[in-house]
Amino acid sequence: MNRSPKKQNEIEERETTILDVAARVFLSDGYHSLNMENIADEIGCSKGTVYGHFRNKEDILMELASRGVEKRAEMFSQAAAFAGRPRERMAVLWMSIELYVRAYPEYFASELILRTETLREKAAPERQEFMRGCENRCIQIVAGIVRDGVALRDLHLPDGMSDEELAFGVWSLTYGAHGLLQTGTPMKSMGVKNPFQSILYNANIMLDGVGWKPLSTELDYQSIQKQAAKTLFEDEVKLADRR
Amino acid sequence: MNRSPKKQNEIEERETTILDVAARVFLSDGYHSLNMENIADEIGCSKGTVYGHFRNKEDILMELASRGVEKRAEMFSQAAAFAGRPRERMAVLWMSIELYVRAYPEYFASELILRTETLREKAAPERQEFMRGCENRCIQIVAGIVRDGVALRDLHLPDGMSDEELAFGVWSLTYGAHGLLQTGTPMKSMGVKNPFQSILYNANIMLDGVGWKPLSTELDYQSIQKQAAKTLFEDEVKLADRR
DNA sequence: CGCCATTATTGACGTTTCGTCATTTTCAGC
DNA sequence: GCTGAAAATGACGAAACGTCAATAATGGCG
Repeated sequence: MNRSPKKQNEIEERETTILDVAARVFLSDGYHSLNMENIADEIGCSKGTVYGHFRNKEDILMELASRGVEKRAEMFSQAAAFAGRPRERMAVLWMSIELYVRAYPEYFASELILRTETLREKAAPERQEFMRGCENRCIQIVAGIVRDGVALRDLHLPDGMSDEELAFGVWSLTYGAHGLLQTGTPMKSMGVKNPFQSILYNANIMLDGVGWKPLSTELDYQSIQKQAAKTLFEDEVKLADRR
Repeated sequence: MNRSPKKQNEIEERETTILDVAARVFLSDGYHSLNMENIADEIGCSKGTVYGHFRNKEDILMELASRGVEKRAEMFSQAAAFAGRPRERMAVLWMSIELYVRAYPEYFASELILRTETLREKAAPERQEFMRGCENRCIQIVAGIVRDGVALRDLHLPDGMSDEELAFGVWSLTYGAHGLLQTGTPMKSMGVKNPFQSILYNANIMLDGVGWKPLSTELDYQSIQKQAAKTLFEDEVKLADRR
């Protein structure tokens, strides 16, 4: 006996429902409020059925995080394909991170909590593997833009520094900043009035630091970013504004 | 009847013991293996006694994190007091972060997991408050160095950017990088062969980006850092090497 | 249709951890 | 030794975990 397409579909749909419910609960009530039994109750099936889809809550979070990183990889690709010089493409990519974090906070929160390795390793190995792949893809896209910039002689890397290493720095800056923001750290009281703005400024500073032309003094990256947001990431802009 | 000094002492000692045990368990076996009952067993007292000291495991982690941030604030102070120009002091401060992360991984791991707000808020409010204070102190020290640099005209902040905003960027870069490293993300396979080195390079790039003199091309910050490590942070260097 | 074989679903169960609190123990001071 | 305050204990109920034998649903087939 085979699984009918109808049944197949039902199962896939349920998986989506589980993830939706989990995302909502996790975002609003946090890690400890997220549990398999509640999810089951809420979608009207039994605990065992939920366990049929995911081995535990970390596994659910890993799936959410994976979808997030996948989505981000997609946004990165679009940003990297922006018509313009490498540094402009990098600027657009930065902006895409902000949009990602604001449009999909449940994904980003999942990513963040899974930074803790002992939580991460509870998820199914395949899911861990998949996640790593997506993360890799993201950093490779960033490194690719750096490579293009170097090839066009728009920037020179310091001696002994690779494309990936600069990409690592760029990534650390934005990731760290958004991570710090995510938590209740009261940036504003610390003198950072507009954190998102601040991140973009700092990112520009960083690229000016390797002399990546056109420098931030020579080109208005902010308006390029605004423009690109509208054309490339209409959906995310809407989502981000709604949150 | 009053508490005798002897008893007082015993209680304080036990608090330390609890933290030691918790730090060890958390670092080696992770969040879920850390629980009040095991701690009690291991130090030979009852669960209730442990609960007398901390309201739950997040509270213990918060205390560990606080001690960490306190320690870091102390290291930052020393770095900031280094005899040299502001940018040299900043370079020393950076190195101190690396030493901190490597010498006290249990503290840093506690900090990281408490980035998740719903975990953080389970700790006692006083502890949360204390932690915030320490974090604030750290960023203020960084901002102070920026301020000195500006005052000496070693750098000019871009229009509309405050000391704290640059400090936020600097902090994000290093924090994000160390956070990414902490997890199993295989940086090496991504082309980042020496991550710690890489962080320092990127940090230099960032300060070059605001034209902070002397530029990294004009002064060998790495040897200043090495030198300072030996004189200012002897203990941490030893600890870091042992890990 | 009715039966079978297979797959999906269920929820009771044993286990673990949580956090509380009534009870017992300890001990300084008299 | 007695006493009363402070400290320590561990039994307890609640909650979540993850499993698995039993039950239900379903598609294929005569």
